[in-house]
Amino acid sequence: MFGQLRAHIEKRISISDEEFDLFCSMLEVKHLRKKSTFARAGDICRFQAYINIGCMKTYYTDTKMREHVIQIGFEDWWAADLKSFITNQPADFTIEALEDSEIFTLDRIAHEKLMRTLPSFEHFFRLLLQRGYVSLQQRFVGHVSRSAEDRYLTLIKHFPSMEKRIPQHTIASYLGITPEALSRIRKTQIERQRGKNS
Amino acid sequence: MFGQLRAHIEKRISISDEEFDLFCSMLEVKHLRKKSTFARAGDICRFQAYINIGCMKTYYTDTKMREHVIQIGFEDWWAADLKSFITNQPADFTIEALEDSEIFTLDRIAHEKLMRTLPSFEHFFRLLLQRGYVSLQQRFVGHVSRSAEDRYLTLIKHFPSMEKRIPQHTIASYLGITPEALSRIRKTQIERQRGKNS
DNA sequence: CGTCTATTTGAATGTACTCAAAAGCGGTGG
DNA sequence: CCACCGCTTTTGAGTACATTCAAATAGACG
Repeated sequence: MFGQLRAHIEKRISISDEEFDLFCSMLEVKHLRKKSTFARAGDICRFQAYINIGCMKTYYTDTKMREHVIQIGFEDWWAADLKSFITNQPADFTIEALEDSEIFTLDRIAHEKLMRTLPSFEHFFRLLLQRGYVSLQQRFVGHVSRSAEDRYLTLIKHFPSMEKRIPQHTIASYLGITPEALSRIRKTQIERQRGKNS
Repeated sequence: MFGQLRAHIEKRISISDEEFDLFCSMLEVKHLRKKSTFARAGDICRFQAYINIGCMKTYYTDTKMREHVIQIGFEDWWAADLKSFITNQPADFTIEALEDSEIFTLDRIAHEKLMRTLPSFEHFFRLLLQRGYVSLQQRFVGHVSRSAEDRYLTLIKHFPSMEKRIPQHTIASYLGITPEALSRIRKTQIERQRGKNS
């Protein structure tokens, strides 16, 4: 059950069976149906979730009721509205399952206790945050310095599973463009493919 | 000398004089002239810098040699190319002083030693990263969900010192637009002001 | 099979961009 | 102290990319 999670953690820190068991005892296993939400904008996000099976999108709904996908997470990723989780304020984001999913959740109290009692887990979460920060920064840089087409190509190259598992309009939103725009980008891509092969 | 830094740290954790002194002994004090760089794209970013006096911009230069300002940091902020700092790979960003500045730098070895020897500093840096991640995420959300004008107004409301201390074309780059576009936004703003007051 | 949603296509629009030039500003040296 | 130079900001004109709105087509699911 927790094998994937254990490997995930041991990629970064060394832990004993006892430590891992203690950590697992703090988790709750939850099953989410496709389209059901794990956290909702406006509510307080009480949990951090490790995605064991499935995938989830984190999105922001703006004042004009447009959805902006901030993150798409697959197996072995974490998902949460971090600001809400750490400050106990209403969340900005909604986190929704894109497939039937299994997640392990850790609530704020347990998270804080973990930080206090197991230093190696504080280390682990710091490393996790570092990686998250760096990826987010690179995503941001991509947005301001590269074209939508470029970002699309990089995305599907880096995460081929995106195209198979994620609806196109969700990918469009993740790229920061409209579904129509993505459809047109793909069309010109396919035309270019044809051009090369003929 | 380290008063501001101590207050900065004690906002998040409690430390003894001895711990703080040990931390300070790991720092190097550096003075940077306006326009000189603290880290350069292509080089390895060996230091994390606490800005004690002055301000610095972190920017990315894309393939078309356009500059994209990723961050602007004032007193009491940190600056680094985190990816380069933690992985020892060439940096993507250049960090340049926008004013004569005084910074305290911490190199990777010292940082790692600090994490190993003083758990409260690992805690501190985790909290710092959390805050950084949340701000970056909010900045990102702003970019994909709000107009350039909106972002500009929020920025100067939130950081009034920007307008006084930072050249307009740098602010434009930070906002993700061209200097011309920002100039036009400001023009319509001023016209709106006039409209209200007459 | 029919309904609902996702994707594609078309046409008109808009926002910010590029390129070019003028105006403004600040610092330096005569 | 003023004239000049370089850099920043403003303004103008034309353009490009993605948007919006609308409609048609395709696909998925019960």
